[in-house]
Amino acid sequence: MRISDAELEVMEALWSSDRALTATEVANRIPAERGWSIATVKTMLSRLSAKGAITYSEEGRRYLYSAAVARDAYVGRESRRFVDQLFGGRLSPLVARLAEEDALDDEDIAAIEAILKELKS
Amino acid sequence: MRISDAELEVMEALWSSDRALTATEVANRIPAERGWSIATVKTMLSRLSAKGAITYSEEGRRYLYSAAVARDAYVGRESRRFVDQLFGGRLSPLVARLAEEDALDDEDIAAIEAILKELKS
DNA sequence: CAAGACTGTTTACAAACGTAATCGAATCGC
DNA sequence: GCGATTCGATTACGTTTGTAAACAGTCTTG
Repeated sequence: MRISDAELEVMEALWSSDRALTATEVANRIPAERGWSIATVKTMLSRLSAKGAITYSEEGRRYLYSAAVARDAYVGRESRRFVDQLFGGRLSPLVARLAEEDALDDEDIAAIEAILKELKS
Repeated sequence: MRISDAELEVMEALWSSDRALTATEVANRIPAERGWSIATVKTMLSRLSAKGAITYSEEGRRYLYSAAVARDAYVGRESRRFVDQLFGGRLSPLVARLAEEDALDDEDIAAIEAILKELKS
């Protein structure tokens, strides 16, 4: 089950909420830069629902939408797919590439080292 | 300039070659699991050419295709986009996520540590 | 009760994608 | 020389994506 870029924006809105949201609430949480009309948000909600990525409960005449897949699970799947596709399943080349692009600051480096240290114990 | 999944397969064929390739040669380098007909490969070559991702030189009545963007450059861009989109531009959460999925083996961990050590110096 | 205001659903439509067949020109084998 | 083969170019066609308008119920409010 694949989630497109535009659909992901809607998922983020749902993931960032601690409760289920109505379509209008979702629309209000979409970054304004997207410049979406409410209709577009509704389309995304329908498609995501058809894909099984979200569910809804009826509250009167409205629906309350919530994510059906956890962000962690989705992000994990996509990460795996990504490193498989471009780095042969190895994370180190990705780290090397981003390091070369100066995409890592000291804080990030320290965080990664901490994770690795934890892993080895 | 975005390269689709299917197109990427063709790019990999070109990147993995030290010289320019004909359409047939590209087709032969596509993993058999894809089960592509030669026609499909030709379509990909046309589209990639239109996108400016590859170039060709005419050799008699045939074309010799080669990548116009380096793999490193492309992969760097996509990596950046990926961590921006799903991890707020930070690499550490990605490492954490893959670590939790046991997607890192000792060798990979050592390689990453080496890269980070190098970075800090 | 009638006129809006809101919902979700259906329909729209162009661009991108995945996969491929067809076509017209060039070339190669005989 | 001429048919078969081989190229790139053109055309095809269903699905997905991005973006949205139209529509049909249901509430609300005057």
